[in-house]
Amino acid sequence: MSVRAPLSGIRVLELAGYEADDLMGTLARKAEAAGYDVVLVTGDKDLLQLVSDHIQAVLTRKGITQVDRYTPQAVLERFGVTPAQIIDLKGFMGDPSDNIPGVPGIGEKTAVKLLQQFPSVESVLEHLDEITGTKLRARLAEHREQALLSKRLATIRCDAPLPVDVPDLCLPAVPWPRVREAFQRLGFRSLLDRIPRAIDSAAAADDSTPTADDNAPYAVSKPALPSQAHSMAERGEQGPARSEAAVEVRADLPVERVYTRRAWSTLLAQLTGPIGILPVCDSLDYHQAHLLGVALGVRGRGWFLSLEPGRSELNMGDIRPLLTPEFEKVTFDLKALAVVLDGRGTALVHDGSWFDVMIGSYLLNPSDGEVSLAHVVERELRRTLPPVQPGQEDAPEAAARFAACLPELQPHIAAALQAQAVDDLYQRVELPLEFVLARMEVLGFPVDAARLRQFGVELQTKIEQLRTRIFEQAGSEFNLNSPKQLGEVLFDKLGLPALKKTKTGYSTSADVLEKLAPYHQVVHDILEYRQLTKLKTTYVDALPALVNPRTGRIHTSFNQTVARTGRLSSSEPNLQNIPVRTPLGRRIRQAFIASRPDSVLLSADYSQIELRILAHVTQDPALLAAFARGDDIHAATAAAIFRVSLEAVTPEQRRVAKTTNFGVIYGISDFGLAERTDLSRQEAAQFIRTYFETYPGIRDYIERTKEAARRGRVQTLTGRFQRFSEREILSATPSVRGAAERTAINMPIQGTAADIIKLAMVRLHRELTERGIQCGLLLQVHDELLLEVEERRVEEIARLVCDVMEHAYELSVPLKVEVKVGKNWDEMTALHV
DNA sequence: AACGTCACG
DNA sequence: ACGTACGTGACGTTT
Repeated sequence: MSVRAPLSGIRVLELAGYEADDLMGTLARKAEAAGYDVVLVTGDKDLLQLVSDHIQAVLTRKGITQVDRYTPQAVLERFGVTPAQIIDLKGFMGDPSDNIPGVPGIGEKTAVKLLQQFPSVESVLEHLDEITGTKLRARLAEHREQALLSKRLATIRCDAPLPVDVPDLCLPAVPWPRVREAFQRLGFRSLLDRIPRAIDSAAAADDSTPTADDNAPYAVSKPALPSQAHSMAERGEQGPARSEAAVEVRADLPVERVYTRRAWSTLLAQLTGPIGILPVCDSLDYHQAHLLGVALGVRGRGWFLSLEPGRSELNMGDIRPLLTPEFEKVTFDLKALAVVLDGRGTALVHDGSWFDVMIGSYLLNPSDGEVSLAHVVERELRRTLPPVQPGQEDAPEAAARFAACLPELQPHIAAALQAQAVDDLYQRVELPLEFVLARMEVLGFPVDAARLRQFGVELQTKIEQLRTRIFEQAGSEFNLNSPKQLGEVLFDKLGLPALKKTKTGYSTSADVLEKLAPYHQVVHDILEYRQLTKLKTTYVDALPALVNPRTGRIHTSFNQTVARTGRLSSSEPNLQNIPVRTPLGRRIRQAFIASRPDSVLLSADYSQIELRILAHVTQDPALLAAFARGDDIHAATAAAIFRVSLEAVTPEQRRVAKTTNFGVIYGISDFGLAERTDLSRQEAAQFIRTYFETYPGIRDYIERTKEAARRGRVQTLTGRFQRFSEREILSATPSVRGAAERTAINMPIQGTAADIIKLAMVRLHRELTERGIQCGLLLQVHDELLLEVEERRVEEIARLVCDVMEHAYELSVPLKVEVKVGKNWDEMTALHV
């Protein structure tokens, strides 16, 4: 046991054999018994098991600016179990980050279901015969001990022999003069500034009252009123700060439906200030949806402008005055609004009158993934509204209630964007990009569906031949698509060596099968079968069905708020993973075509953009020099490491250097490099050592970036950032910590590449528009842009695209772009501009 | 719902 | 001693 009291006066408690959780639990229970109301401030969800009428947990969501406060009700709402059942939940579902195994095959949903039926792990195990689902029952029976062990592991001990009592923990007055002196001595200038002046001088001396409030890292406070927060949560009211977890379900906003021109013009004349605006459609799929009307909202009031012919006098022309720069508008998912308005013949333009809460929220919390407006409203305004359900009679009113929240949200988000120094990124890149992406999605990619169908027939024949051959060699028929059944055949029946296991059985992934291929012909056939069925099901069968009958083209959705690094993603269908690496796969690309006899596809891709960014951020002399000379970077790396001239580098040496160069961007390990080359693990380790001696700047960058992550965040050149929780980056579990470190190392590089191509897209769209050229952008595939352009202007446009992309952002090394043109996405020839 | 697998950068 | 390269989306099977 040690108790240290540094200058801050905050006690640090340690006790051998006990985890921090146990000490917090012990103190919380002690304090509760002594009549205190306790607030536990933590990043660790495990602590939720301690929540009671007199113990709340404040969990950090991201960083420390956003927290969730949990009362027993809030735990129940969020997790579907009581605080006491949190340990039972872990008993079933486990916790990989804490090395708690749980029961395989049981995730959150199943665990909650079980615990709603029975109160605890023990109780579930006693009533196994009442569990529906044969497999589930068998799993529980098989892993009963593991479930009980997992529950024990998750249980916080509240009986630590701590030789302190709660009053001992009160904060003494901070000795500010001593703090000031220490900061001065140590040169902590920015910290000096943060000593509040009032406290710094007079107030410090007189205030000797122990203070403890919710801002202290660990705080207890005597209740002014018994269970204030709790009673407020029960009443379901939105109270002051103490009851943040309490929510308010509000459906009482006045919403008026507008059907007549007269009513609309009266309203329009009155509208001032930022106006919340949301589209109301008949479907969730906005490429197919019809716009029924527009929901508008200001603080405390909402409207629905109906555009339904027959019911309403209003048409798109009536809406247009609202879309002019005269009105400041706040929406959530501007691209979706632009797409559905485009469907009614109205193009939105980037004129400075738009604010998108969705994109703002994403820049502030990129790791949250896609969030709904309901989610943001709940988090920022502590308000719960009835959901908008397309097709429901009251969808317009529901949407208007959400629209009315938007003007309230805007200042929150805008201020946070400034505070986090991403307002420029928001204004100059992300917001204008929405208009570009909307155009691209609406335009769609021309696809030759007949060609795909023809290829499908060909594939089907080959697949059937392979099936027959595989079953002959295996001596039995089974479901080839089942990794489980395939594993049994390969490893139990044919006796091949099982090189790797997954958590449910033998691994049959391609890297394993490739190692087994020399043992048995059937393995070759299985690999080929896998390749063919993948191509057929994912592309050849799926894509023709997604051709829009109205346009004859495929309309993907670009997602701007999914990837935590800042990349885009593409879905329904994903057009960013169309095959390219194998000849057979490339036949799918052949079906992506220029739509007219007088047009061609133009592709422009950045050459080695991530390694160029690596050179820039590391400022490594050797790497910078190689790019400055225009060397083949992988050959140059090989030459430096193997100490031979550039010309003497063998293809094998270049291959190893290339793998290492990519590995570095991902946070390389000797194991990983050995796995992907012919090197042994020892050789790989030696190779990596030599690599870092050759490029010492890279080693420094890695250390610097890991340190930044430990301080809470890493960022790209434009200031786009990703946060890291202490829980991951300081985890005592090497694998968890390692994974977080690798993510951190990669993010600034992948993220800067994303920044650069996004910037290029915005500029390109502007340049094309200014020159009166229809923006023919079809796709972005991370380091590549694809356009359909008029053949007679191809050289002009190629020069423009190249110029804009190469100068989108200035680095210490030149950016290089390669341009190709062709009639389809496979057969393209280089164009030198 | 969870998992394994595989397509892309 | 432990696990093993970053970021995505989609499919089929098993539960």
